[in-house]
Amino acid sequence: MAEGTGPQGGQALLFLTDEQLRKGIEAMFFAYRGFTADPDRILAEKDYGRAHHRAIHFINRSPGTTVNNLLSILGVTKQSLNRVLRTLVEDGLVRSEVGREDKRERHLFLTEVGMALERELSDAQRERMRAAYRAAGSEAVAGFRRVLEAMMDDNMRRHYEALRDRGK
Amino acid sequence: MAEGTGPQGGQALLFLTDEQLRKGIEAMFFAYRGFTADPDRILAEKDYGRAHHRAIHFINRSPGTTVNNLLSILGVTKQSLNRVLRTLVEDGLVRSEVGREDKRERHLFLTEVGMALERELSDAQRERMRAAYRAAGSEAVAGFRRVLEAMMDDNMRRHYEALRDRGK
DNA sequence: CTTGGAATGTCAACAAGGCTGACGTATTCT
DNA sequence: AGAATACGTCAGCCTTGTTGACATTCCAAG
Repeated sequence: MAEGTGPQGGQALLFLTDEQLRKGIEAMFFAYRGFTADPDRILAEKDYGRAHHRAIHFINRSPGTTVNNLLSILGVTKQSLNRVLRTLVEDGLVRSEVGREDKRERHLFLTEVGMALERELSDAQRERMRAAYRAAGSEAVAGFRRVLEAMMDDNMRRHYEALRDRGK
Repeated sequence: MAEGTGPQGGQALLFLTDEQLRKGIEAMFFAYRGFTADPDRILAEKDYGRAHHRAIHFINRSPGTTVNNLLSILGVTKQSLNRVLRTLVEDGLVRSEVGREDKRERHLFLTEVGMALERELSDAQRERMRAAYRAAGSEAVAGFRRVLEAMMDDNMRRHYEALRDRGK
């Protein structure tokens, strides 16, 4: 509404009408549902939730990460994370190891069982992503990533890029 | 892991390595946080949550929609939606009107107050989206949308497209 | 006109997963 | 020695999802 200025709106080259933006917003909403649907189904069977998935994902991604680092990535309180982490350790999916240099820290690792679940979850999620990528084509994939990266908060982008660098 | 087959992996043209896919997954995760961050801040001040935002968004998008239709879009139970809807009606943001043809149905509309909040929320969200689009460029935008659309469940894509058609 | 089913609302109870606040303990830093 | 850090934990609260049961209203078919 604040922009019905027509083709001379300044961003006309990008077709940035409110309508375009709204479609982008709705696309994010509906797509995110698809994005989480497969893992959610798997998790529900095993009495875990998305919070467990997130912890497992990032521990797998950065084996030996500390609790504090995980907190910062996930953006939740330590009480909230601890509840999840405790069940994962109790169930033998995650191993928590006292730090060598700094014994206050706990370093987190997936056990074999944890890795198996991680694989099951990420296989499902990757399959969805792969299908979407294929359907959209390689140019689309690059654009997809660029827009998402631009949408992140600076703080989150830091974490995202730190993980990137780690990738082979 | 099931794919370390190198450049001859079949999808090599799309660079569909597990690593690429994982980055896409993480990009979705971190970007979605940014996507909801601004509305969340506004909502918190007013003692509403994301559930209220979603209801407001889709009522605004399809004025006069029925409860059942909204349920199907949002994918929650009627009890869950009803709790949210009730507070919105009580607070005078949403008006619920008995159907003319079928008096069992309720048609939902935003009041002036409701529209004001909707505008505040969507302004913030569009601003974020606009910035991301601008930073990424117009080609990226098209790809972004294509990948997201391919990621949706069929059922959700139906709703998404029904909303599209309605757009100006 | 009666009756079945659809659309809606509502009550109750529960769970996951956020949050705050307070406190304890071990360890490290200054 | 004392302050700060990393972590865990207890208690309690909120939102938003769930299931199950039940009432009401209304349409449509018999």
